[in-house]
Amino acid sequence: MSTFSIDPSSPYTVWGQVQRDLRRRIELGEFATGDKLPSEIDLAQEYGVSRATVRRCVQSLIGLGVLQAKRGSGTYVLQETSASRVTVHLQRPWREQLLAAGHVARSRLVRHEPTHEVPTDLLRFVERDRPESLQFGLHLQEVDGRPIAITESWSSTTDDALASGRLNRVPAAASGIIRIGFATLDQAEILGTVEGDALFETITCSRFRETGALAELARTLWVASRVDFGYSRILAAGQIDMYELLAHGAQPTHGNGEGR
Amino acid sequence: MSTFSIDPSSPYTVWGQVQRDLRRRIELGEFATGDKLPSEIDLAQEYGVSRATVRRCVQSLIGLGVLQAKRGSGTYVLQETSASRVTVHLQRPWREQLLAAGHVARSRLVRHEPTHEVPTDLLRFVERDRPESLQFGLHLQEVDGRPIAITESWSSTTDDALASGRLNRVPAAASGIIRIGFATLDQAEILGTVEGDALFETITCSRFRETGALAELARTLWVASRVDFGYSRILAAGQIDMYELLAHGAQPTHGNGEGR
DNA sequence: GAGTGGTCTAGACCACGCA
DNA sequence: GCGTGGTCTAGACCACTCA
Repeated sequence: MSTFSIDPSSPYTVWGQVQRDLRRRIELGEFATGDKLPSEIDLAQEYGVSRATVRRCVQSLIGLGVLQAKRGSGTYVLQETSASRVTVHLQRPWREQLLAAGHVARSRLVRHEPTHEVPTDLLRFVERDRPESLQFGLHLQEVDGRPIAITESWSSTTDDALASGRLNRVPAAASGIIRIGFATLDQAEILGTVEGDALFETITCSRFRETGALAELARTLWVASRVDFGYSRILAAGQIDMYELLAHGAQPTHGNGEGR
Repeated sequence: MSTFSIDPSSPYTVWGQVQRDLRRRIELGEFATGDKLPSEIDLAQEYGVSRATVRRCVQSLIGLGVLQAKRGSGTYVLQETSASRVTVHLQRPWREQLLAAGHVARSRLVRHEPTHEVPTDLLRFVERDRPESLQFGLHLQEVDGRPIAITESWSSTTDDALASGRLNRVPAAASGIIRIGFATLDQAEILGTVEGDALFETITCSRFRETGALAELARTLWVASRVDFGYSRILAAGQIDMYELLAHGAQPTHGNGEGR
């Protein structure tokens, strides 16, 4: 039992105080990895706050990958091991990295259409050649049996690489963008998360070096609580210092230091 | 007045339906950029839902950078112009890019301490040399007068670059990581956002190439609704295809296509 | 001082899991 | 069938902005 109590006169919000205390209890081992947390109603009673307040704090810890909710069952403390969070280097084919690091990385074709228009909001990324119609594929990406991302791709290749799921060939030049997104209901169901959960959205446009023609346009939505991205900065002309943490196999854990 | 009404039997959540309709109305010009939205109470009455539901949807649009809330005043539609969202290429010094793109990019020193321990949760990033004590600096990064990020840095340099705010020298090798975070109360106040708002957390570790010694360890927290990151993938040995959208000056807008 | 967004409460119903 | 998380409601109080 914790001696912690909410200070309503604190400049911190109530849910922030509860979150901080919950993290502390998890870090101190009161709730070990894999353990089931008390129910939201019990936590609300324990802290003397409403369930909505407990919920807000639990949701933020889920977003950080500390907790995992299972509807109808309970909320569980996630393992801090490799399974809970993977690191993907942006500048290399991501599946190769994970396989090399000992993960089981699968790409499962969910839908495939031989021709498909590029959605209008992605057209700005392929301004040079206004593709008419490309092969469309929708892939679910799983790491160690856990859904981690959805990829929509529009590909100009005529081979069967797309249909067979071998998406990780390196075509040529590739450039991309990362932004934030939030899961729709459909996306949440596929990814095993909840509507409104934070997602990383990466949009990658790759071209064949010889012709400059579009090879593939892909949009991938990553569950933000399950992935970190690594990158390297250019040093001198053409020199890259590969992300060393990957080589060391270090797995970053959660938290900003501030406890949030 | 919209003829839209909530369908409670829809598989979509109520707040998802409201959000979709609000986006539609904004895109159709009913609420132009800079316009003030009806108050949350009015929207709740109009849609026939509770204020909490309206709020959840408005918050998600704020998170995507579509809306901006001003306490005591109202909620406003953000311009889709350069001011609302900036693109930062991860592999280059970010301020130089923004200045080159015509932005006003300032780095303001908020706090500075001549010696400061590296926080324990960052030690894993500098495993090679276990730094004793480094110069600490806390910077607020502003673009076009708008706060966009906070940088905490631990620097081994003895010059006064840190104190003078010139943090964007390129030291040597640099590698980094991106993950998701959520604003604490303090961070939210500095950044002009709200507690729990989504942040990108980038941790960058740079070293001097000659010695491999630590040059600087920095953690930057970016307001996710105000920034996109660009990156390029390695092609052949040492070759980089610079992110073309930056050169074109294209400014990506919001949305995942799915309308969320 | 009226109106606004930010936070919190108390209660309700549902779909799902699991024994 | 009970307990759980997921969603939504109705109402309250506060700090803040602005006329």
